[in-house]
Amino acid sequence: MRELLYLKDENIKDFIEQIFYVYRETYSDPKKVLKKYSFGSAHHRVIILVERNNGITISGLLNKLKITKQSLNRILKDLIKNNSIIIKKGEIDSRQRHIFLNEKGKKIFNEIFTEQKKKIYNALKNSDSDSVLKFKKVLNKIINE
Amino acid sequence: MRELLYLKDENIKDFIEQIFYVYRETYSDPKKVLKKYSFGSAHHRVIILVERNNGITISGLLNKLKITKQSLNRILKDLIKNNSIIIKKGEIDSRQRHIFLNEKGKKIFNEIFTEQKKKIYNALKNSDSDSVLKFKKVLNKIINE
DNA sequence: ATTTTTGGGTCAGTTATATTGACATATCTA
DNA sequence: TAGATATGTCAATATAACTGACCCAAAAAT
Repeated sequence: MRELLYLKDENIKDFIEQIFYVYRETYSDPKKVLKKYSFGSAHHRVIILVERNNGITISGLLNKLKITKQSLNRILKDLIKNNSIIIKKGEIDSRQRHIFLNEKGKKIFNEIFTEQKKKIYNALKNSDSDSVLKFKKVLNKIINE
Repeated sequence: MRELLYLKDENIKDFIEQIFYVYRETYSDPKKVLKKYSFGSAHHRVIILVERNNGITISGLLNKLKITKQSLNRILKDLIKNNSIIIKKGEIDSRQRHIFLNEKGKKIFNEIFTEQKKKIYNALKNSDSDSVLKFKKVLNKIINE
C-alpha cells in the first residue's frame, strides 16, 4: 500500500497554519479603506456577501456568517445609516427582508475589492490554470466537509 | 492573446468568499475543547504556533500573529497559569524568551488537533496528490505576495 | 379559525480580543 | 558609555462577538 504523504499530520499542520495566514493576509489590506468609513471587518464581510448575493435575506446572511442576529443587526444599522445598503420587504413572504447594495455601497465595495484582490490576483497570475482550478476544488472540499 | 478566465474579478471574488469560509470552518471545530480549558481562538493560535515552532521567541510569535505585545501577553499569562507552556530565558541572548509547550500543553494541542484536522484530512483524502500539492503552492503564493 | 412556527427586531449585560500610548528594565551592540 | 533591542506592564478604549429575554407580524399547520 502506498504511503500518502500528504495525509500525514505534519502536512495537515502546515495547512492549518497556512490557512490562518492566507485568511489574515487576504482580509487585512482593505483596512485603511474601511477605516475611512468607520467600518471594521464585520462590515467588510457583510458588504462582500451582499455584493455576491444581492437581495439576500437576513437569515441567509446569518447562515453564511454564522453569527447571532444581534451581532448582525448592529452591522446592518451602521450600513443603513451610512447609506450603503437598502432593505426591502419580501414580496412573496413579507416577513423576510432582502438586502441590497445601493450606489454608495457599490462604490465602497469597489474600493475594498481593489485593495483586497491584489495579493490573490498576483498569486493566481503566477500560477497556471490547472493549479488555480485544483486550488479552488480543494478549498471547496474543505468547506463542504 | 488568451483570456485568462481565472484572473477575472468574479473568480477572485469567489476566492475571497471561500477563503473566509475555509478559515472559519478550519478553526471552528475545536471550540468545545478550548472552552474546557477556558481558552479562546487567541490561545488556539498561540498553541498551534508554539507547537510548530518549539522555542519560538516573543518577537517571533508577534511577527507571525501580527498583534501587539500587550495582546499576546494576556494570552501567554493564561497559558502559563494553566501550565500549558513554559518560558525560558535565552542562553545566547538573555533578553529573549523562548516558549515551549510542556506536557499539559502538548496534551491540549493534541485534543485540539484531533478535532481540527478532520475536515482537512477528509478533503485531502478525497483529492489526488497533484491537487494537494498545487493547493499548497497557491496558498503559499498568496501568503508571500 | 385557531394555534404554532418562522423571520425578524430589540433591550440589556457580558466576554474576548484587539488597540493606542506611555513608561520601565535588562541586556546587547557599536 | 550611548543607544538600540527584547520584553514587561499599566491604563483606557474599541470592536465584535456572546447569552438571554422579550416582542411583533406573517406564514404554515392543524
